[in-house]
Amino acid sequence: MENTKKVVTRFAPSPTGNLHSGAYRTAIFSYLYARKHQGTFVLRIEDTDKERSKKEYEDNILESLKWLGLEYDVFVRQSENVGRHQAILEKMIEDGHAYISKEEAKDGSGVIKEIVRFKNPNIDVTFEDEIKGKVTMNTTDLGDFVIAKNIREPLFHLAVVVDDFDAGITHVVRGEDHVSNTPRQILIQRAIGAPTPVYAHLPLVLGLDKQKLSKRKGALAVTDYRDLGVLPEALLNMVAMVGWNPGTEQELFTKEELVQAFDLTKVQKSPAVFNPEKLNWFNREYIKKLSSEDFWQHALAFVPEQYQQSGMLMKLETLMRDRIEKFSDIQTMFADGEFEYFFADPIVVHNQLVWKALKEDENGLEKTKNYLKEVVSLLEGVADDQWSIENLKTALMPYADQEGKGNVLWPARVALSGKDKSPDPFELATLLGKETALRRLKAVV
RNA sequence: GGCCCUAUCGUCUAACGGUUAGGACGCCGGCUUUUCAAGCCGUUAAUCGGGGUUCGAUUCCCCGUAGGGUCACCA
Repeated sequence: MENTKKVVTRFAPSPTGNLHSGAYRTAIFSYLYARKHQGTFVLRIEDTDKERSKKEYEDNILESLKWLGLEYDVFVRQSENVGRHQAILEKMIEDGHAYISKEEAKDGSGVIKEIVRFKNPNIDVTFEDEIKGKVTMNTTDLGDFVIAKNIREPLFHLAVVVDDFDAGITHVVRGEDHVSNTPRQILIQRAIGAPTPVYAHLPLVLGLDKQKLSKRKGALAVTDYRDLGVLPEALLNMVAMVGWNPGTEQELFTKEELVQAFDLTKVQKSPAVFNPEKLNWFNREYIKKLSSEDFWQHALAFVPEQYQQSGMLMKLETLMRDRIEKFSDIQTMFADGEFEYFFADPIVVHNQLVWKALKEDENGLEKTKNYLKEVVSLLEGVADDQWSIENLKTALMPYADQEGKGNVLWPARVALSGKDKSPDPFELATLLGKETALRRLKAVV
């Protein structure tokens, strides 16, 4: 009976900040589990804290889930259920499971309020956790904990239990920080006749400093990664592998493959450090797979406006693909002048032209000039329609081998780029075109 | 401090009690017909400590130690 029940999971963030830290990992695991079992994935915005909840954060959560590809089947705001909460509260009071307590407000204002407390039976509560195994806690020191600010304003524990009950949640996947909340929620379930769902408490995600990720520590929101030019499939893949692994050596997973492979019981029990380097690696892997069209769709936003229409830009695709780990790197590279020489002739410093082996030679500059002259004449011999990397190599390499590759190739490359570091001269000359390449070479000579 | 959880390379991790403790990222080195990037190959690197149980513990038990979570009229 229990086994045949349809799986319903939920992700229940409070809209008090952007979706970040380990929170989206919880969303991912909840989602994967639901999909894996052909179940339902519920998104519930827990907005009962009116002071801290903000619409913009709710928007950010929605945006983030959409970007990651975590589509939900049911959407609900907790605030819509206050009627239900109140009804349950009244029933609990009637049944003696809760009572109204007149107490002075904790804010020191001296106001007497009618808060609702749960009548704690003070017993041991044991629950089975999919990840942690059996957990037992004594609830005595919890006292008669507060479950509502007043009959109309339910608090977290009451709201969660009632909403999970009403939504038919079968599996509660949430962060480890909720483990100690579980016994009191089970107590409430028993009081209102709700079944206890299966729990799966995920170990925390830590930063490089081994501390819990937090906004203050610079933990990035999902939308921050998006804005940095990280691909959603890369983030999804990366985060899914933090604290979980399929037990095989496969690392690259599509969302569908993750759904197939996912298994709560293989989730790690100990906290895991989120390693940004590994995310970069994932992102590079996914950038490699992008079609040319998709590549530019992501890349263009990071190209300075004056170059966006340039015919040269499109030729730089492979170069960029090999050199970036996230798309915003393109912006940085332009800012650092790493692509400038593709769009304008560089200023070449003569000393820079001399290969290191000739630096000590007093005739080094003169020799280099002669090498370049020969390069020019060899390249002029390559027909316009034969101007390709392969043909340029064929034309130049015998001479370079004869005179010393560095002696010839280094100055040729510097003449074309004006840089100590750049792609090789064959690739450069090909990208620049015969006319531009020869113009630059001659200018230097 | 009480309660709860955890402990394998720097990081993410694999290993039905028997493996030269495996893989990945990073680092480092080499090769890729000049530099850089990419690519390929390779090296370095771990079972927290102490007791048990066992013919044999990374694996099971206990104690320490360390780390984390939580103890709201937040969620």
